[in-house]
Amino acid sequence: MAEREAGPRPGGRSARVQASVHRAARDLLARMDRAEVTIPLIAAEAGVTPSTIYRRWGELNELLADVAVERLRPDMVPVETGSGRGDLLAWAEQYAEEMSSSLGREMIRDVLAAEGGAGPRRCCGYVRQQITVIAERAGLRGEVFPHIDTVLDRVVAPIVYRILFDEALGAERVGGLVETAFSAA
Amino acid sequence: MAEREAGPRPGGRSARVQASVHRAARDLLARMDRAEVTIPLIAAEAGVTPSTIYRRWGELNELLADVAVERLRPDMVPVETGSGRGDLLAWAEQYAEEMSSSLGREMIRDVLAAEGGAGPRRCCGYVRQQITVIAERAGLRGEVFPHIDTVLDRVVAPIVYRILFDEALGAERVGGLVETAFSAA
DNA sequence: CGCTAAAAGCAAATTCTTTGCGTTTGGAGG
DNA sequence: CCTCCAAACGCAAAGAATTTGCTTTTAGCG
Repeated sequence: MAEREAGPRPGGRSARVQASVHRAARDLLARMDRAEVTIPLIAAEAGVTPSTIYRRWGELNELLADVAVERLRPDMVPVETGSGRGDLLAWAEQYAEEMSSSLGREMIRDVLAAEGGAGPRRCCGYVRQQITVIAERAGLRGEVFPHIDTVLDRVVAPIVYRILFDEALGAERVGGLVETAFSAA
Repeated sequence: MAEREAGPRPGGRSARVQASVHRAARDLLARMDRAEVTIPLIAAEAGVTPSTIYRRWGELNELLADVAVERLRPDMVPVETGSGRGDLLAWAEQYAEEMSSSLGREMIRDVLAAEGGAGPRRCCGYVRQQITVIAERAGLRGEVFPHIDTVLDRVVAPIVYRILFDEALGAERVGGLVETAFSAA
């Protein structure tokens, strides 16, 4: 098994504070503009003092990145369509849609804005996990399926790059990307 | 011809202030940790008052994004190797190397951290420009060359995605990406 | 049942950010 | 060439956020 996500032992005071701060941050992000959210605000909402947050997270970006990474963690297994190609297509379309929403874009930006590459890498790991599930199911059925890294390069990377730097891709374009991944399988 | 980059008429006081603030920001970023750089510091270095910077840029992120976009603007034409494939390979390798440096990564993050999609889009535009130059040269020689969007999806996106979320790709992997772009031409 | 180390609270000191108002400046029109 | 104007800057005070030293609380452990 892996290490704990963040915050020391589960159930302690520390964990409770972290949970309430996370919840407070999510609530505030939901009901006001991102630029209006400050640490003192979150602290008040969470019922802690600002210095607690400053000491634990250092700055707003770190906290928001922490919250965003948690929200980005997939909460369900990829839908099963009967084929690896269909599974990947369904997953990619949903991923593209979620990430290109304004909430999705903000979360990605928050994750990238934090110091150190831990957050982004965790997100990439989540994606890998999901694709691995799909690939293993396909393997069990005896299908050919592209390597994880091929899927990352050909499907995930273009989706994310366009969201961040250009214009989000529509479902047709995403479908095209999935095809090119399989053409390399 | 296009519009002016930023700041009103060239040569005015406004332009001078912008130039000195940009230079001050670059200097400070070069000699101290990014997290230590503040608006009052930049203002002092540039010889203006902080309020000038606050009024013009609003917050540190916007200013740093502005500076980063400017530094990301290509200052030379892609090297000519004799073939479109060679040109693209040379360009992609250099691009990957520049962007995966710690300075490059910080600039990308700064650009993404600013509000509004103007900065990222401009960066994407710069990339498009460079690739267009290569593509047109190839066209003049009668070569086949992939569409710009194919190059973005297959070459640029993976390079940038890996830098941001995973591990920067080495030169061999970049070469492989260029090959896949041509296999779709 | 105390002890202890880690974490939180509190509050003062510092630093950053915002804002109102007066001054400067570059350019347009007379 | 001169005058006027709007935009941009400087200054300084008010308001927020951040940092920090010290005290208090708390969960886990012997």
